[in-house]
Amino acid sequence: MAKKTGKDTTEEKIMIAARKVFLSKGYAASRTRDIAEEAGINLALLNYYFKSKEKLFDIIMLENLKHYAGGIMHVVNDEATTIDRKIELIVDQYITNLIAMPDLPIFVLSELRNHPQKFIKIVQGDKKLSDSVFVKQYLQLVKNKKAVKMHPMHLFANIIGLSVFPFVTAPVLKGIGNVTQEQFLDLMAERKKMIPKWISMMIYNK
Amino acid sequence: MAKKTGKDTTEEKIMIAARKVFLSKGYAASRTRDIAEEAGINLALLNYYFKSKEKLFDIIMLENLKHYAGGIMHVVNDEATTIDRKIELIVDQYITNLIAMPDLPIFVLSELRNHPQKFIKIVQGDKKLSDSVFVKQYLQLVKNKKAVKMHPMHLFANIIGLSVFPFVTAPVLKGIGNVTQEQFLDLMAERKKMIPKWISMMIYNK
DNA sequence: AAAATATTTAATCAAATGATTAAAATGTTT
DNA sequence: AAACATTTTAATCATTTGATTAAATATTTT
Repeated sequence: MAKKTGKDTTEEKIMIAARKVFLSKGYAASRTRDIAEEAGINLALLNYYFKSKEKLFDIIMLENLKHYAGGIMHVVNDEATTIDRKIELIVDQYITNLIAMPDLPIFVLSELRNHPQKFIKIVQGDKKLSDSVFVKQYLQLVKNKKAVKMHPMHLFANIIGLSVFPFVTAPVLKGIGNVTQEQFLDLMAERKKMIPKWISMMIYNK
Repeated sequence: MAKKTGKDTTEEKIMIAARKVFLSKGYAASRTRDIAEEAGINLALLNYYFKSKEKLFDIIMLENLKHYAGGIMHVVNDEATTIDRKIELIVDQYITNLIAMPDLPIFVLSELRNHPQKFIKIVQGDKKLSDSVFVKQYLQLVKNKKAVKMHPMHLFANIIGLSVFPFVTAPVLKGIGNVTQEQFLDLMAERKKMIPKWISMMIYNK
């Protein structure tokens, strides 16, 4: 008889259910019973495997934070790629990920509000963006009069914001903009090419 | 003896407390007891005046939605102002409001996820953006070869996103960007002038 | 001032919720 | 298969939480 591994495990069934429930409702509105039911397991097993709702949540949150922030850090700090290419890669990766997980940003951002202390360590674990290769490259361009001078935070806010914001506000955009889900996804795919051009205009002023 | 009016009223004390508590924690994480304590009143008074937590929440949410979306609709549909001026006005109004109420967007957006049905009527009450004066003016520019052609949703997403997103993600930006609260506010004020220029570049391709 | 009405309080309810326990079932090792 | 360990279940706890009630207090009306 085959040994249970991977997704057959009770533990993994709980994780999958927890991802779904926490992601869609947030910590406070999620009930351990919701997760147990979604996983098709007895409620007590949740505590048996994960001790508490909070511990389970922390695991899921850490996973998601890595997923949300981790993917781009190596791009940001790669010495070999130009700043223009970095922007293309970051935007592409964000939008591709978000099409697959559209409710990730609201989840992360709203939990970040509710438990800021929980994220400080994790966020601070990453190298500060202010001394990343990306910023170094940008400041070099400014020095050489190739780029418009602005605080690098504007750059990050714009790159991430233009990529992420439409997903955060998707229901509104669809509602007031007369856009179907399918059209929405097409528009998001379009943005993969448009955003780098827009950012280029901002940086190079042309 | 002076009659109680305005902010002296128990009802208004509860409203003020509810705004604060709901805004900072969201519906699910807010306890009616938190609100009562914050207001300095007996818990039963909350139900005496507002019947239920949900009814109180609906009032606060409606208030905030109007505050968040209502302010710009008359600008968007004003025939007399140019599209460039509209953009300046919208960005200025958003950022000014958000500096005063920085946690409004996360609140609205995360509750929008949790109770989408509650917003549909309110949002649909507004005229669709797709047949606003703003869009009409933009399409006219495109027709006259003055503006780059794109789906108007990109325009809205960009204007609102560039204005709002930094506030939604402020803790992250401050954390990873080495920016103090004071610097953050200065940068946001800067954006009032920068965003309209960036949007102009996108529209006019220069 | 007395009566009527409105507001406030303390106590309590019922349901929901996170967690635990003891026993049963299942799986593994010897 | 017996002994041991792991996993699962049903029942139950203890708190928390939204809400209600009846009595007390304050305010307004007559």
